[in-house]
Amino acid sequence: MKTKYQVIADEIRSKILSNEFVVGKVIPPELQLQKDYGVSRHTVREAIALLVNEGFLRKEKGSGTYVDDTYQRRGDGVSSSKTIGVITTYLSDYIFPSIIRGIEQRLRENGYSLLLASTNNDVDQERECLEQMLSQGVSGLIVEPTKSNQYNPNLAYYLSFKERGIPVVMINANYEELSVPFICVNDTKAGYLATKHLFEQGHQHLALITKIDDLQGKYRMKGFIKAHEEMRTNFDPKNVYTYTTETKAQVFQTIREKLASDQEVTGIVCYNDEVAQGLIQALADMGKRVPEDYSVVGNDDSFLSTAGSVKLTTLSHPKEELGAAAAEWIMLAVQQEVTGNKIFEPELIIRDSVKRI
Amino acid sequence: MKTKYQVIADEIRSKILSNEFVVGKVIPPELQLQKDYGVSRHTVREAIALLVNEGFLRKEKGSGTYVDDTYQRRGDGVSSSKTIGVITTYLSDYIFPSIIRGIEQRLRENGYSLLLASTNNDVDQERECLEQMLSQGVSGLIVEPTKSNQYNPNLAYYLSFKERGIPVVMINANYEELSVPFICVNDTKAGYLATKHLFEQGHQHLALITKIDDLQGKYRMKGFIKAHEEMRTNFDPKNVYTYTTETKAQVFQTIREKLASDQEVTGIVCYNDEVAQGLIQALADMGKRVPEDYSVVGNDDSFLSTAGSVKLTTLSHPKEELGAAAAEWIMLAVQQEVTGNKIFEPELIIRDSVKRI
DNA sequence: TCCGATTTGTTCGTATGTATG
DNA sequence: GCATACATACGAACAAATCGG
Repeated sequence: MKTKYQVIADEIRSKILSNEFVVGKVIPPELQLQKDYGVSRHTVREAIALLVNEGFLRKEKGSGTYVDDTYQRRGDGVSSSKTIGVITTYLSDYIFPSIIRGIEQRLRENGYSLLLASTNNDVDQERECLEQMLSQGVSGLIVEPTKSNQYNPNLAYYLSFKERGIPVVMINANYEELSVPFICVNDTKAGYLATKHLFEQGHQHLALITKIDDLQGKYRMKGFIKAHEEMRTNFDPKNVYTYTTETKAQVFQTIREKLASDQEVTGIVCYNDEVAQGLIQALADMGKRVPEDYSVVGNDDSFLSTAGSVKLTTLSHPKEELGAAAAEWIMLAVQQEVTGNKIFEPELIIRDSVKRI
Repeated sequence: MKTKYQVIADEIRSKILSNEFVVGKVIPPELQLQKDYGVSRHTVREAIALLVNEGFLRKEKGSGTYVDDTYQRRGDGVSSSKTIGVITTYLSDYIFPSIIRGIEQRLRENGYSLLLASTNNDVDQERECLEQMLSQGVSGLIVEPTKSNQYNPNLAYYLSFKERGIPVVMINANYEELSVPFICVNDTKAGYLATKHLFEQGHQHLALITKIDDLQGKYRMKGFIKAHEEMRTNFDPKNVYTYTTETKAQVFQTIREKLASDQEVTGIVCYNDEVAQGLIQALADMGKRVPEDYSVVGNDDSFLSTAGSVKLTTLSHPKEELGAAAAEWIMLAVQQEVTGNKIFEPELIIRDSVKRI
């Protein structure tokens, strides 16, 4: 269990790292903090003592307690520490290991180190990661946004990086509220190509399963809609099944019920290969086969697309290449100003999960 | 004017330096000092806190306050950087993402950062990684050895860590020349259980495919041999197919040729699930099926064991748990001396790749 | 220049929790 | 189980430095 003074110290540290307590300025006096946190002065002083020891604060008798402006450049003989922080949503799942591999390889080739952390697509954990990166003093940051399609409470931290002149690049998605450069796949096009392919194979009524808490899911849906418009076909919004990180487990149950009572839908566009394989499994449980009964398109060309019993028709994803591009971008950015985004174009990879009708 | 606690601190420091308080021994308890100097306990504690901060004293709850025997060598205040280095052979492949995930999760929970690098099972790259870790000043190191069954030219680097008092722990394997603690799976037992299972299912003549440049492969072979001895069965050394990182691509060709001319072998123990699935594919190419024509046992219970068309009978591997154990070991070791290894016992997981005959 | 309000520094006292041997 | 020793937390008082008016 954390002690009171540790909790208070953590809070103050957070406020420093998110720039609520500005570098070089005083923080509220002990008496004030005592009231704020409802503890004795002694406890406040212990919390402050801890942060002074860590180098975040500096005290001046008679004047106040200040945010120390020297904590960022520590071990400064190696000031060009050549450490790049990487924050992704997941580490071990799906295509992320490949992306990280691409980043690591390219960074090490150039003498940079990689400081790694993951958020599990949870904003609280993202905050922890960002604090860690700030207090470690990385010279650049590669981030895959957490829940990029929802309001993000950690934007202040990203601004902290900007103020400290630490370059940040986003991969796979970006926070639209921030004007941070990003490197990603053209997800709208991916959704569009998947949908168009099903139309071209003679499918008339399509469904979509997409993730809605990140931007990638939103863009892939956009491509799905765009293809419908281009074909001058109306699509039934009821055939769009959305899920979030938290409701992922239930989506297959939902879609299974819907498909059982719907005889029109023959093709299903999936957010990614993982969902596609999950769907194929769910369909198998109700006695339906792919591609005989339903045609399915995945996305990301992950190992899952060829691992299961049905080889998936899917869309390419650069993975290692995207990681390497992010690494190159950030290494350039620590030396000079860099602007502009990089967008990879996906391509259709035809395998066995779509039937011509 | 000097404060009371400064005066007391000075006195205690003198007594340490004049050996009145002997290095490694306890000093009088707070209550005693309180009486000796005629001050409150709080004041005594402040004096002690000062000396702890200077590195002269070390406190142990419930036991006493000791004269720290390490106060002579410091100056690297950055040593409290709370960064742990992790070097693995691979990043994106197979079970490594899960191991790394286990490490990362546990480290971050405790406020540690993870500096990541990979060697691609190449000793030159391993050297680069080790240099990087040394110059970054990590406070602990978790390493998966590169080519642990061959002479390693980087042992000097590992000794450097030891000299600098930076703890190192190995995972999955270890360098037998170094007496470094390790955390791994009982690979001999894994090989033994796999082999024994095939015998128990009525198979008489078995083959083994194993990797020979790392210790895991050697130990798994040891288990294979042990099972034969226990069954009082001679095995034909020709039925042991070995490969290294560099010759991995050709091993399937070799074994295919051998099996075509050998009618006795019915069961094959594989180094891991990846090899097992590769073998199943290679057998399929020559018109043979698993488990109908050949029985196959994998290892590591990776995602590959259930991803392919044949669900593999394999052996369990702790993965995340092993990573978490390594993280916990190293976090403890940066604070105090730790010795001893941790060995996980594998268990047989029966699926569909072995037929009873 | 001085004063008084503010803020941190030092010191005392007391109570309860928790790990160790 | 018990005594010992350190850990956390509350409350109170006065000292010393700073800063604005």
